[in-house]
Amino acid sequence: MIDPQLIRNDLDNVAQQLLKRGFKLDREQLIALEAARKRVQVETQALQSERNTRSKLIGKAKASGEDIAPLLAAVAELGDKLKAGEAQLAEIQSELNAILQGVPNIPHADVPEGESEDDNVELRRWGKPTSFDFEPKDHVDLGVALGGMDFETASKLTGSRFTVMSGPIARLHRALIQFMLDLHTREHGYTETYVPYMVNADSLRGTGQLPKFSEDLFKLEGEQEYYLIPTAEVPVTNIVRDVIIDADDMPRKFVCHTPCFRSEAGSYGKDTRGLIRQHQFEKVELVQIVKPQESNAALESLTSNAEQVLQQLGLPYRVVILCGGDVGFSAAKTYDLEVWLPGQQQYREISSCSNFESFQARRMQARWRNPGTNKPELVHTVNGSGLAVGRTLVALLENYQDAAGRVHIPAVLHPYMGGVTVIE
RNA sequence: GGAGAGGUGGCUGAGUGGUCGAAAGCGGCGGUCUUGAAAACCGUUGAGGGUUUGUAGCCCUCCCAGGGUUCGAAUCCCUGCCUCUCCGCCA
Repeated sequence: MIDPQLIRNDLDNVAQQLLKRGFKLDREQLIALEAARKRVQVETQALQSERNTRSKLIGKAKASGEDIAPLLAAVAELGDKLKAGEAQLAEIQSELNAILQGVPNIPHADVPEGESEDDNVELRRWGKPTSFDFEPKDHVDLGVALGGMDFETASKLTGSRFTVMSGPIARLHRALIQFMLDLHTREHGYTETYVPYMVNADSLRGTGQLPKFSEDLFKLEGEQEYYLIPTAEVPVTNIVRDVIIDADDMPRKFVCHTPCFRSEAGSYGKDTRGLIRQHQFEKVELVQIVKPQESNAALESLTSNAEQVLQQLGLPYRVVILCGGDVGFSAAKTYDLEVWLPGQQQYREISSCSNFESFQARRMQARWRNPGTNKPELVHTVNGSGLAVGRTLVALLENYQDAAGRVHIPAVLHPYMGGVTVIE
């Protein structure tokens, strides 16, 4: 959520900045609602104050044995007025809140103009697109031929957009997870974390998936209103929901491997082949909870932590900054890491690293105690994939294939592969 | 799944209809003392929101959450959630 004070005091400027991402703020509606809120809130609080003072007088009178009947008569009609005022205020505030919950974050000044992913700006490249002296296969042909990937059986078990993996490819998939966790905990100072894979609606509201994007989520049947997590970002970031963190405990850096579940509603024709877009995939997620003045630097370091995975695996990639039209609802600024996929002859997203500034923190009431003011203030949250495991597997298979259809395992993964260096 | 107990400020814990945002202790912060520290002593110490030029003042809300009773609720009633103990079951 953006700061409601900005809506009150700087509405035109906020509306202007949101246009960068193609979001039109209904200013007339907000001005009217805000005026009503102020009027009703001031009135209602005055009534509450009056009730309080009168009730105290009644208490005192009763204690000293006076007749309280006239005092009671004087407050008689106060109750109804007060109830009406409170109800009206609650209604206005929930209406206002519903609107604010649906307003996206204000884009950071660095975010380039643009409407779609075509307008994202490439910042740098690492490595060169892998060249072959034969026609490279895509990961589906490789995986199926190697006997390690079975999409038909998965669709029998469940449906489309799932996979069954087996043998050395399943092991490689697991090896990637171990490698990433080890790298981020040993080299980058993150704390390994294990979390629930189902969360409640409060958590999803906290990170911004609800109320607007429920169609992207899998909701569980049953008495509890639980959802499967679409990313570890949700449970991990919500660790600090309703917490005031000591300044000494900042920054907090979490690394967490989880499966992720996404309904992929609205992407029916997209990436129907292979592992790229599944309803269930594994991800190693990096989350940092930082002081506001440190979030920009944190985004840079977190991004480079994710880049390290690609570099150590020897996978060519580029970094783009998302334009206003493509940056996600909750993010102020996002870098995407895109890995080179020979099977598609293009760069594809493998990690998305974002600074949410105080947007999620405000929804979560996640704060730290600023020693300067000694007051609780909102933290900033930063997160990114380090990396999406399924897509990393795709990239490895496609970039490390040879003419015979074998896949050579990069050296950093050898310790995790139990002696296997080639999958054939 | 069955039976019981309970959820109060950073922590322990008192409070069963009014003067309670809440005793007391611990912890934290500031000070006195001290060469310095400890001890002792004194003071201070929750969060959210409104109004406002205001980190001033005034006001509102919050004692798990949501409803209700009442002039007045931490305290009474209902519902939900969570925790603990015992029994059963179980990876």
